[in-house]
Order: sequence, then C-alpha cells, then structure tokens
Amino acid sequence: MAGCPFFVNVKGAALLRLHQMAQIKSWSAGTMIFRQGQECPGVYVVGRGLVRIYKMAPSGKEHVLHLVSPGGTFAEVAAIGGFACPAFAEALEETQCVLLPGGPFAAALKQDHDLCLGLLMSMAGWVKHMTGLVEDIALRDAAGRVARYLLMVGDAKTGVVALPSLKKHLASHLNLTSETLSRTLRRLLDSGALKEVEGVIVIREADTLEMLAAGE
Amino acid sequence: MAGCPFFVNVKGAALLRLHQMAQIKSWSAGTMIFRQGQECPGVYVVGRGLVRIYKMAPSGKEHVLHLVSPGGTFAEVAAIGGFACPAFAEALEETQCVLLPGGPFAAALKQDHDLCLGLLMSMAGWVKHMTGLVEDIALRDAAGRVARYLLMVGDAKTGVVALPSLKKHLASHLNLTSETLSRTLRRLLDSGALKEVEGVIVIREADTLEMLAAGE
DNA sequence: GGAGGGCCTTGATGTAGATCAAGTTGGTAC
DNA sequence: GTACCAACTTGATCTACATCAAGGCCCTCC
Repeated sequence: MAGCPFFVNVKGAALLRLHQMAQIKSWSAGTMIFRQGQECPGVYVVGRGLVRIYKMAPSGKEHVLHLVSPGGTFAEVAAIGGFACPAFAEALEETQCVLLPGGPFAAALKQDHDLCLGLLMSMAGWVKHMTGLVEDIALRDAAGRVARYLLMVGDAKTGVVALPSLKKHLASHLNLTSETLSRTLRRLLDSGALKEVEGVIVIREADTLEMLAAGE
Repeated sequence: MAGCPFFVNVKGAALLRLHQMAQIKSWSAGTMIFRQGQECPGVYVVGRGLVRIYKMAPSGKEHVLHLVSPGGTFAEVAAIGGFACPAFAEALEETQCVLLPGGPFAAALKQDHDLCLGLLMSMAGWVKHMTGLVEDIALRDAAGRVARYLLMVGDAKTGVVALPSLKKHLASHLNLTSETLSRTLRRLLDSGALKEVEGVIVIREADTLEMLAAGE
C-alpha cells in the first residue's frame, strides 16, 4: 500500500515515521469523504477502491478533476499548502485509504529532505497534469478531447481502453455532457477509428485519434 | 530582485549559492524567450518587464496561462520536474530576468532543505491557481469569468482595476475572444456595475459582480 | 500633413455543443 | 414473473459564443 509512486524515495526512519502516523479509513460506495471548503484533514493514499475528486459550481454543475485509483493520493496539495479542501471527494466504490494527518505530516516534511524532494517532483507532475487539462478544455473540441483521453488511458499495444465506472463522470471530466460523449464515441465507432469487442472499447486507428487530438 | 516571494525562506550560504549561479538575461519587447517543447534552461525570475506564458494549439489558437510581472517566476515546474517547456514565453515589454540554470539549481535543491520547502509551498499555490482556472473555464460563463477576474485583480478599497497591457491577452486568458470580452465589459458598464474614469475601469457594485461570478 | 496598421468596438450571421424529450437496456426489489 | 429506476442512446431544438465584416481611434512613419 505504501508501494505508491508518491513515497518511493522515502526510506528507513522516515518511512517508519509515516507508518506510525498513518490511520486506516474506509468508506462504502457512494459516501462523501470530504467537502469543498472543509478544513483539510491530511494526505490520503488510496489502498483499494476508487475516489472521485470534483468541484461544484453554485449553479449545481459539477466538474470532476480527477479519478483516483489505488496507489494514487489526493488532498496533498491542500495539506501541504495549508488551505481548505478545494474540492469534494467521494468514494465511488467500497474504498480503503491511508490517512497521513496534516499536522504530523507537515512536521515530517520539515525534517525529511527526501520526502520533500519526492513530493516536489510529484507536485510538478500535478501542475503538468492540470496544465494539460486547461489546454484540453480551452484549445480542443469535443472530438479532440475524447481522442486525447482514449490515447492517454488506452493500452499502447493492444489498444484496449478501460473506461471509468460511469460514462457521465468521464463526460464531466472532459467538460462534456454525457449525451455529447455518447455521440462522439458513436461517430468514432462508425468511422472505424474505434471498435467494440465484448463491450470493451479498442483503438483501431491510433493515428486518426492523434490527428483529432491535434485538432483535425 | 531576489526579494521575490519565491525565495524568502532561503538564507545564508544557500542564498549565496543561488546568487553565484544566477545569470542576467534581457529581451526587448516582443521577443520570444523560449518555445513550447524546447528543453527547459532553468528557473527564471522576472526583475523588470512583463512576460506572457501561453500554449498554442496546432490550429493556431492560443491560450495565455499566466502573465508574469516583476518578482514572479516562470518555468519552475519544468525545471524541477525535468520535462520540456510546456508552453511559450514571450517578453511583452523590455524585460530583464535572472536565470537559475537547471543543473546547478537541481543540485542546490538536493542539498538545501529550506529552498525545497519554500518551493513546495509555492508549487501548492500554483496547483491551486490552475485549479481555479479549470473551474473558471469549465463552470462559469463569459460574464462570470470576467466578473471573477475583475474582483481578483481589482483594488479591494478603491475598486480600481488595472487591466493588462492588451485586452486581447486578457480575453485569451479567460478563454474568450476579444469581441466577447468587449461586449461583456460594455454590458457591465451599461448596467452600472462598472464605471469608467479617465479610461480606467472602476468597480461600482462589487456584490453584483460576486453574484455573476457565482453563476447568476 | 496624409497613409498605413494595430487595437478596439459594434453589428450580422453561423455553429458546436447544451438542453429537452423520448425510447432502450439492464439490474435490483418484491 | 412485474415494477421500478438509473445509465445510456438517439433525435429535435435552442443558445452562448465564435466568426465574419465594417467602421473608428490612436499610433508611428514618411
């Protein structure tokens, strides 16, 4: 469980300290882990299950920032920066997480240089990811966004794409309605760029998708 | 110049080391500092002038991520994460920067814990900022985005808003065309929420703007 | 001075994708 | 089995914003 990419550089006493502060938490499918604006309890590491991180506008419209699967972390940014949770977190499945409480974690950070460095790297990755998201939403049309997503999560060799639990969550992540996502996938299937095998989507013409992702 | 919020926690020998590696660079207005995809030369700290950081889609459409004024930094993320420049950087005015070259900077980072911590904080701020941007583009309409921007950069007391050099850059930052921005501002002026004094925009009804930013 | 060229504004028109409205399908409850 | 409900699809319509086009203003340059 601590075999997550976030802590690979942490070893020995420092790792032990993390283990000592760690608390195991569990939620059943569909329950809320924390709410937007709430004080941030610490860093979460997902052990089992799936967590959906999303923002909500006053109008009620929501946008999912991130789907976190085992080995991933969430709330690190708020925990490190010391601000309130900037988004909602919801368990989509039966989920188990390790919680590293904010206070002790910050203390560990102050003393352990390797932890700090590792975190810095992964933060850089985060910013890059967010930048990609902005680019995506601002610069690409619906087909381009879907194409880029498929290429990103699809298996490079077999072309098999594992879509997240619910299509409506994927749609929200790509800033589309589920209707538009549905239509876009249909068009890709009809054009032959994608095919469906036993209910699973498989990429057939990666180059077509790349052209779409690049903007026609 | 080193009085920028990025390095406040760095002191003594560590600061000296940074000074030793620093190089001064200058550009005239309108010149390119680096291009998207190019290898990242290091961390830049703006001393004088204004730098525009933007991405470009293959279609030619561009989106400005950030306008960096004196005291601000850019390319930190790529320098730390070790990837290529994710965007373009262009000097909008006669600009002078300090460059901390990637290699020596990474070495300093490995040894100096305070530098590392400080950077971590500012990275957290960056992620938060990007999250705000995503939220903005995904969840708000044109009027909401403009309203939020005005509230963000406007002087809280006087309500005076200093718009960036060119409106078209602001428009691009908010993911609007300059035409739509122009129309939106006109509507806000006509409705009385904003007024114009000697060519400068002043907020008159902050609560109206807040309602718009919150989504009507 | 006049000519040219950005930047901004305002109006007319076009369009991607949202919204609204029916169906399918599949799963769980009884 | 039937009833119900949520996810998904597909079609028809609507709308916010982009795009296209024209004119005005303020530069700099000759």
